[in-house]
Amino acid sequence: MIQELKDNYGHLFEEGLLNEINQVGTFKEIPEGFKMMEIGQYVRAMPLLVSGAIKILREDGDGDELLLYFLEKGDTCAMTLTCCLGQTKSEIRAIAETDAKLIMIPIEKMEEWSEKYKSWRSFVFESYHNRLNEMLETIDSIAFLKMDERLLKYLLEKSRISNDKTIHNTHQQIAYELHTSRVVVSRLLKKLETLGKIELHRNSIILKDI
Amino acid sequence: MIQELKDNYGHLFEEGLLNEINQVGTFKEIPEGFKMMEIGQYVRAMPLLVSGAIKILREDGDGDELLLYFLEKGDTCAMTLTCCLGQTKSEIRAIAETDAKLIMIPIEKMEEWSEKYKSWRSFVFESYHNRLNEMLETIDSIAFLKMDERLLKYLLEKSRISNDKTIHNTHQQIAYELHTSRVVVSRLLKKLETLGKIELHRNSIILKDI
DNA sequence: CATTGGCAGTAACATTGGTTACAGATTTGG
DNA sequence: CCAAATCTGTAACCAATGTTACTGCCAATG
Repeated sequence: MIQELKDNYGHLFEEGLLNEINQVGTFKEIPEGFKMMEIGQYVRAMPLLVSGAIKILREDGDGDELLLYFLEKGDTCAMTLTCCLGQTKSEIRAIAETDAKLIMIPIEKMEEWSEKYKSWRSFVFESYHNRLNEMLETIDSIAFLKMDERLLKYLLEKSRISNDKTIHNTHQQIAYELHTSRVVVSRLLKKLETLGKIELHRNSIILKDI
Repeated sequence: MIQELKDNYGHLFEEGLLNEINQVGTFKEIPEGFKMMEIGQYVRAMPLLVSGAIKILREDGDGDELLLYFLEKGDTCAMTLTCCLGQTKSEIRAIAETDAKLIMIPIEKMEEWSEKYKSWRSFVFESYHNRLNEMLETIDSIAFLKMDERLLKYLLEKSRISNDKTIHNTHQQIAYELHTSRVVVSRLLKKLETLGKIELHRNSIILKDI
């Protein structure tokens, strides 16, 4: 494990902390689609993402979903942080967007390291900061953008995350994550294709000219 | 100052920390409508709210506003926290919703107290936690509710914050904060009045039967 | 290779919310 | 007290999005 830890967090954490993480952290590999966290569930450990991407989703009472943001390498789940500390239930769902590797930290260490290591405090604060900004981004999108702009933004983000010009998704899946209907997504995608921005295939969309 | 500090934070912070706050914090009273923070501005101090309410607003490039949430007594501004630590610009606007009193903490103390006082760490983490949850609430409203439900929720929140069944606002102001148009607000308010939920007057709305 | 199920395209329609325009009421300021 | 500004109500219309329904296409499977 020490190698992936060094590669991703070596520049962030001091030596002592890296050693502690190495000792108490457990390495974990999860496959694409794996549900890491469900709404209402309690959290027992804090994940440090070393590779891959995790999507964070919100759901209302009627089962309507909405994609909030993605976590990437070097990120941790701020929601989990607060859940750990407050012993509250998760407000969100987390699903592996790609295959991913992580290091799980037992929650008892959270408080201990916060006192002991400045770099840990900085990391935690920084994580919160990033997550709040991601949430603002999300709010901007929902509140200020039209569905076609949101869709395009979504496709670009998806492509960036997976480092692939081709997005492997059905229209229905996209509709869930944007909280709209399949028909609307099909309609707007067709318009984007007409504009030459994308190419549509069964189960996949290729980004062009962007 | 010591009295308002004790009343609001006495149960949260240990004695030593309270003393330090008392020494380095400066007391401040601000009137309703006072703009405490503008988008793009740098942050020099961290506010602890001891009375009143602050509204936090987001704006897009075209000047369209959106109310994110309110801060109340005992709260602090998590956005400010991250700005202090990261030395980044504010992403939001903060305006006093009512007359308010606060204690301003110089940002240098942030890191120092985070190391020294467990209760300070807890407070900061808790603040982040609360703010993330407020943001989730906001996202839920925008994403999952129709405008009439959002409007009603807004009125209730507004009433709760000011502890007053009467909301002193024009339809135009409400429209700004919900990011819609005056005509739409008037239309929906009229519907709510017909349903017997509110009573409309010039410059004010009275909540009934809720 | 025939059947089944999932996926995408499209039309027709309904609903929500945004826009424009104007009128009447009330307040404010000179 | 009069003129101007502000606030609200309302109608008519438009644009964006959501819904229903049906079609053909493709892929997997026995």
